[in-house]
Amino acid sequence: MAAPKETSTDLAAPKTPKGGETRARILETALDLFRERGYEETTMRAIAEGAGVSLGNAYYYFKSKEHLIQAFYGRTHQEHLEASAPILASQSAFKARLLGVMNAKLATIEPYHRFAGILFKSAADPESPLHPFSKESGPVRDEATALMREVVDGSTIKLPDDLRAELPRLLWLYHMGVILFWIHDTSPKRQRTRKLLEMSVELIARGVGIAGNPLMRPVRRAALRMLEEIK
Amino acid sequence: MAAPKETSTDLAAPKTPKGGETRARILETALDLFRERGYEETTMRAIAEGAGVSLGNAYYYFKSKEHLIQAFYGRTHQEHLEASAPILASQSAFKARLLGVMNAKLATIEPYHRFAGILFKSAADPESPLHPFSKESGPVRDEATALMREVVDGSTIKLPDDLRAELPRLLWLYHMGVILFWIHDTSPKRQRTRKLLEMSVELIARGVGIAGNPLMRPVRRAALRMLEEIK
DNA sequence: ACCGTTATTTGAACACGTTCAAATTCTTCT
DNA sequence: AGAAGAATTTGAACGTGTTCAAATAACGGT
Repeated sequence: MAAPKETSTDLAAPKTPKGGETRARILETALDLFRERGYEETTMRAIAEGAGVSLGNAYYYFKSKEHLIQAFYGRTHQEHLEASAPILASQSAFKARLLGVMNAKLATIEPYHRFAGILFKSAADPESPLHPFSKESGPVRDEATALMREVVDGSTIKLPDDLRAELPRLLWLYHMGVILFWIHDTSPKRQRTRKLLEMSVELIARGVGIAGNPLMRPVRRAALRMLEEIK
Repeated sequence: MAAPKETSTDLAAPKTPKGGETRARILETALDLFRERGYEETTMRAIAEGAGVSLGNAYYYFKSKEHLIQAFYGRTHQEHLEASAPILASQSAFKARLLGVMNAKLATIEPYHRFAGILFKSAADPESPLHPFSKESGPVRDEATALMREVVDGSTIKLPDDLRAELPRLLWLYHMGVILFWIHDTSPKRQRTRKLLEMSVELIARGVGIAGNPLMRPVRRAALRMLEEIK
């Protein structure tokens, strides 16, 4: 397993072994507290104290409280990649691959359900470094899209080339939508999200099949042209 | 035109004429400042000062800074309703009605583009009173969905009943998506959003047509069943 | 081993959102 | 008109995220 290199999005990279340790300690403490108490309830002072550093020191490594979330983002993505690997290695059907990868995602983030809301809180704030389309989120977003490309291209599904090229981005969007739903899902064991996943993956598979039909070509072209427009 | 009754979502309803004036003054000042400087840059103290009241007084009428947004939400929705009326009265084609209503929406919120980001910032925070699925947003959401139902039912489009029943909710979701895009759109005159609107409305019309095809019945049923599941 | 430079760490300060008990004003009833 | 009660308004206080100048520690070259 490759060293779980932190994403490049965190601003103050430590330039000394000791600095690295301090930084890791802060992040670890923060994620623990977030998991236990939630985001709003966790104060920067508590994080600093828990990590055994001064308040200002925490800000030396993380530009803001939000940037701690960014780090969390990168970390769970890494875990998701690792959890997805066996599925992608063993499954060849598109539906199974997509379902497996999505389930892996939910399993990865489940421990953080209480505080995950905040992760997307800034999704629509163009000023925030956090929103999924921001430059700072770029690397993680690209990797996540690449994962979806792997889901598609590693499968046995037959697809017109234009759709094949664009589908990963669409699946990434879909995956964001599912997470949005998951955040609001308080049913036991996230049953509702599981149900949604099951049904939506089935629908996507069917929809993709239909979209591949030659009769659909004009519509498909129009849709893809629109996606091109807004990229 | 009915009195532009404020939505019921703001907690401290004034019980005296004078109270009503104060409340209105605060809201007016807040929206002005939001428009001029943006949300984060506007402080509650500045709002209070601008409205000529004390800081605590502002909190007597608005439970929090976020609740001022809720009020904004209700207000622009009212304006949108009014701007939509002539379109709904004059157009009968589904496409024209949808496009008209969506354009009206964008025109209504355009002055607030700078600060609208914040409006959706809490879209994914289940704790926030602001997110579109919250109880406090319920009334506005229902009214907006009703508007979409009016778009559909007042048009000449032919639709299977099951789809007709669900389509308004889908269009509401679509409308949220467009706004999300609009928030991030910094192109001159929001050209990119306009382009997206044009193309997406066209696609929706086509898609709805296709979905109505008898051959699509099984897929449509599956899709609607899923929507039922997650309602 | 020393010194300049760079990296890290500190603690105090600031501005902001929010709360609340107390003061004031308004309304209503007699 | 006056008193009791309700609605409104105030201002000070608290806790939070964030900033920053200054102090300390680590490093690299000589």
